[in-house]
Amino acid sequence: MDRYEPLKIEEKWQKIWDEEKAFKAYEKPGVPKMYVAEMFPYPSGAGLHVGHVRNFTIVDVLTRFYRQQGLNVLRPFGYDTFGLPAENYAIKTGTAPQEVTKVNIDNFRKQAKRLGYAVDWDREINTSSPEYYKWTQWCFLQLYKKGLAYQKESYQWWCPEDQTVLANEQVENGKCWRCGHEVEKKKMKQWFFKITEYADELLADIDALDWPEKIKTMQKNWIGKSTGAEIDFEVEGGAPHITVFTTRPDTILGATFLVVAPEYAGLEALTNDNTREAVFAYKVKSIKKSEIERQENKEKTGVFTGSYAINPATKEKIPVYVADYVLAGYGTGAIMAVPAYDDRDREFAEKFDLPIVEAELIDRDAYGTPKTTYKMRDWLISRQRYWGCPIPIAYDKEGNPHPIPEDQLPVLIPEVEDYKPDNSGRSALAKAKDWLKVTIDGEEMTRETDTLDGYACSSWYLWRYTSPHDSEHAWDQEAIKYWAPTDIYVGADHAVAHLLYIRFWCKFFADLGYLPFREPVKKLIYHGYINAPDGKKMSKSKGNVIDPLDVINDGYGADTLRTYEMFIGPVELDAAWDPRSVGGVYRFLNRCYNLCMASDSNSGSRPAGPSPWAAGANSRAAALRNTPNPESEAIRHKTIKKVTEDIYHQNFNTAVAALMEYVNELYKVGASEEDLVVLAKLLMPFAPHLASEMLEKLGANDEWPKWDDKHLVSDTVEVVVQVNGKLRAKLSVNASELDDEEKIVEMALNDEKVKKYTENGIKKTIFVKRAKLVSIVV
RNA sequence: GCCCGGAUGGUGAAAUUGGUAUACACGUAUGCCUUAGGAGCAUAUGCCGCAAGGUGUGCAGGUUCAAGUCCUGUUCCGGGCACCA
Repeated sequence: MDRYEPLKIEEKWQKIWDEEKAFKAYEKPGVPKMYVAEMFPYPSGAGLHVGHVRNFTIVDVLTRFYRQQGLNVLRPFGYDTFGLPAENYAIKTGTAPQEVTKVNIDNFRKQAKRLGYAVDWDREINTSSPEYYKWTQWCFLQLYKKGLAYQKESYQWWCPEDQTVLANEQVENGKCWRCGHEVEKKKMKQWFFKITEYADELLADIDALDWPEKIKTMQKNWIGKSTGAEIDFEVEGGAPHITVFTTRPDTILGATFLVVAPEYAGLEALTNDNTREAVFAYKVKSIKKSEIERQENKEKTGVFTGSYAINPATKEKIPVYVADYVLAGYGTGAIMAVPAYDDRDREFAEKFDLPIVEAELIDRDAYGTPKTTYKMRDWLISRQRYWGCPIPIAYDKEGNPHPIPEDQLPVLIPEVEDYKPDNSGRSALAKAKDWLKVTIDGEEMTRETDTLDGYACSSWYLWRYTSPHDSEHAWDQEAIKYWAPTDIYVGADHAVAHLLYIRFWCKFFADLGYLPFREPVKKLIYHGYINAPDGKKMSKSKGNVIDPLDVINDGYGADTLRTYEMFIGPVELDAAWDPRSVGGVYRFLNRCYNLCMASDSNSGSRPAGPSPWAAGANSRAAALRNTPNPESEAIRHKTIKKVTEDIYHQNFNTAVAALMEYVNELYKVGASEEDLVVLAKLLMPFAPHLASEMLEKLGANDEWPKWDDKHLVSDTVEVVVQVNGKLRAKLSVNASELDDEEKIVEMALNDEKVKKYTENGIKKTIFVKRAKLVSIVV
């Protein structure tokens, strides 16, 4: 008889699945569909890590589970390939990012196939391929046409060392993530998507989503809706009035001064000859102030502008200050300070010796107009990077932007010698002199050299998967109607950014009539990270990285790796890798294999000698083939129910535990062929290669088994007896007697162990049929 | 500071509406077998105790016949946001 040799079995089945295109998805009108996807990976040079495996395996368990249930399942795979690592590598080595990307994708695909994923490999997408980014550019143009892609001059993080703009997430503790140089703010003209246009709907629709509460809360906080009012304050001396935003217009009688942000547009008009120099110096200093200083030192600073405003409620003259605790990007960039009601204003007032008035509250609408504001800002999408999707815009001689006509898409990324940004503040695209020139409507123009934030590329890929090779449309209307929205989306990152952007684009394209739904993802599974055995984050520098391919090649195989990662703990929690538990899962699969193969009556040469099991279970299992096994029937049905319900609820760890329990039981009572078929079917989502091998041996299909409730109840049941809440006895009772409360209570009271505690009389007895429990109070 | 989570054996963790706390796995111990393997199989394993029994889900209270689960307070840990007026 053969030993369990996972590497051999897995190679065999992977070849079969590949050749048969076993998981190719077609639209089947009338057949219920299921669309599951992971957040597609960035294919790094390091290959798959154990976190990818957890991510992909969750999707695979769901894919196979729903397939086995007869649903038409779409499970695609793709690569998010634009971004800095490939560009950095290009800058360092001179290798084109296109080449690096291709090598990394090939490696990722090869590795993913070694895990046996049930992917429709004909639907692969790659965001940096021209066939794909042509349509990213098309999406940009739709937003542009509707006025939702626009240019604005604003202050951005700038790294003076690398001469480039940085995104917020690329600034770590006030320093450039690449060179570690302190970043500063620089005013630049940049492209934005007007996500704020959808702020209200993005907020309102959160509640109905079947997403983890944690993510929903984070999105709500990110959008940060506040309702209040805008109030105009006239300024003495002819400067334009100042409009403030406040959530507490009822406190206006206590407003004893105004504060504007250093970047406030009308700041200069508020100054006079005496204050201008100090105000300007303060402004420059504030804008330069590093993020570190802002975080560490919240000491209030500010300067008097020289102007006074009139409080419209009190008619009093109040001073106008400039201070960096007021943020330019929120509200109007100006506030009315009410030190009696606001801690920050009080702190400022105390420092600058300004009056603090405990005034009474008034009607909220008395002096202002109701106004809603959001913390969420528009989405800055310009990147001065080479390795990104070119923004399909060109400028005329006056510098006015013009969209590239759709029939001229894609705007291809030009080939250059050096990918590094230069001192011009423009991306390396600017070095492609010929590429820069473009003629639109007979007019010579110059192309935009900024590229799009990578998040734009991933904002619509879930729809591209439904018709990945459509050369006429971003997505096909029939395909999108059948497959989308995504039923289950699985990831471990991007709680606000990506998961908010796809919602924004979904609503936008729904408004244009391109999507028949307004939320892209019905259910979100947000799983935890896998840490190193020492509980710390895995990292190359710490040398504690577990390579999933090593685990496979060590002989454990993909099935063990997959099953272990599902067994490691609750899906939403972080977990620490435990090499010894991997061995435990391997033992479990090995027991499954042996149980199945040992039951074959042709195999008389099982390796074990006269051990209690080998002699007993081997022959017993063989003898029980094709005969109902009343001993295993109850546990079989119980296991089907447990595994089915656990997978529905994403309790993968307890589903695996239930299978282990089942196998342990079969080792005790022997396994019928039916038991083994059910075991193989239930094992399929977790360990598909082994399960396929078992089913082949057993001559069965992989249709998901059903349980029958009538097999879940046994003839005799155990009733527990508590005295004063403490467990004192267990009664074995005929199941039919459970309805006879009187008899069961009598049995409980007559139990020898119980009698010891009831000598002094009984206050009352409680029988709970559902819990099979008698509670006696003495 | 604010908003979310979480705390159960030596370890990772289970536990429908409140109803036998610790399933499953690791580790450990003992034994069996041996084609000698870091394999397989069996039994035991919360803590104290020889036992009867007692005790036990971060801590302190409360509700209840009954609390890991509900309520009040508190400590610690993790995550998110952070001068958003």
